[in-house]
Amino acid sequence: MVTFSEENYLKAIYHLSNHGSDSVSTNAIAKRIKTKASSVTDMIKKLADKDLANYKKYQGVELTELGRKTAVSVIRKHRLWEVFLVNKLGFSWDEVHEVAEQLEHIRSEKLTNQLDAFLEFPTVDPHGDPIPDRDGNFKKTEKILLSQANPDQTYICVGVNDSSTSFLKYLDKHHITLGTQFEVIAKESFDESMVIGIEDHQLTVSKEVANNLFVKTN
Amino acid sequence: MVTFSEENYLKAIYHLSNHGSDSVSTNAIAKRIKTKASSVTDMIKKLADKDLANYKKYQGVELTELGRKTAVSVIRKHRLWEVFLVNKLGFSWDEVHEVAEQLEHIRSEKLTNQLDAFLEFPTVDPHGDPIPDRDGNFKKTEKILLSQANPDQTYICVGVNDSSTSFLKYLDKHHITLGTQFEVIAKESFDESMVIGIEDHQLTVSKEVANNLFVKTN
DNA sequence: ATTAAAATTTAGACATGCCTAAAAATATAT
DNA sequence: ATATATTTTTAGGCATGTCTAAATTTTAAT
Repeated sequence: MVTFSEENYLKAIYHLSNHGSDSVSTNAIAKRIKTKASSVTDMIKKLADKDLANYKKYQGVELTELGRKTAVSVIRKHRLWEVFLVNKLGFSWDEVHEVAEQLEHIRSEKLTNQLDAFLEFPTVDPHGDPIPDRDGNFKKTEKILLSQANPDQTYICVGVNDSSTSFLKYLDKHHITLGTQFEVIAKESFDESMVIGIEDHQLTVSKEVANNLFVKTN
Repeated sequence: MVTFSEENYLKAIYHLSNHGSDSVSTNAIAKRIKTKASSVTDMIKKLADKDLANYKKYQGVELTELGRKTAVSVIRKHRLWEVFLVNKLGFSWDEVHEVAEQLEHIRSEKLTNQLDAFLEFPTVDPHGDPIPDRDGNFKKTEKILLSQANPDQTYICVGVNDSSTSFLKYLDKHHITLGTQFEVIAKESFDESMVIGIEDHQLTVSKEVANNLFVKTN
């Protein structure tokens, strides 16, 4: 039996370790989970006891295959619920995260798989992140950061990096949402701001914005 | 902040106290929650500290208005999720309870109310129990036990008393489900069994069954 | 009205998951 | 290479929610 808290740690380690392959530091986890390093050490030991992670003192943690699978399952649930909230219940982009954080811990294989079917097997969530299928297989995203995009090309917005409420509100204000098309017009090398053309108007975005918005080529 | 565990106790007390009006004994709660009496005593004190219940040593507990409201809110969520699971995800009658026990604790007013709207404001759950609206108001059920029903009258099945898996499976086997219409043909006073007519055939049900099936007059 | 039985509460323990403060190990700088 | 800073771990404590065993109160019986 994996507890809610353990699931949260597994998820954090997964995200910090580049899909579960690399080793992750105690401090990195503490920062992400907003907890203290000593608490992380405690939990890491429990994960190791349950064969969810490999741990050598002072050397960081690595997920085991079991830990990776468990993390992916939680991520699958999180993203499916996000799709449900947005597509079926009319939640907006910036409201889903907190609720999905709760729903991702509901334990029922049948629930997860029926929900998946009900949503018609979505492959990406409302932030553009891929949803693992029931076997844990991801479709790799070809998304890049807007800051990496080339001038004179057309892109589609597929997600955000930082999903803080303030950033999502910024996007809403400028009518940028999942699926919005735009063209990169120019990149200012001085401050790394970018000019993009959306529909009939132009918009200048700062490097902070460009580093937080994922796009894919059309 | 009310914890999951506290919510479970509030729900139990609510059900045992005839909608929150009467006082409930420690043992009754322990039996329902499948925990020990000493644990119940501990929890009751916490509920009293939070003004969710009134408690006098050795005299049982009573919900406060706040406690009653909180319990009703949990029950509302439980029953809405049951409707969702059956109507949208194709769960059967006997599979929903365990999952709904988890989902009822998800904290989001918006989620609950949007789900309610998505389900088109259902007034009863798949077991025939009424669903409180967002203000906590119930529509009183006029359901009675089959054992109380009169011969030569037509009834509709609206719920079950005992929702154990074995009983629900029995009903499935005999094609009795929510909304099934039938006529009471006879009641045998010797063993209190009843003969009912469903569609084109007759079925004899024992007193145990008749005491577990809720019906309403057509 | 006593006594026996049942219900309830208290006392003390344990697991989980978090914390602070101090110690130990590792990394960095000169 | 040695001192300093940073990271990580340990030690000990706290809240939640559970338990067992013992003490207390209430209820039922004679």
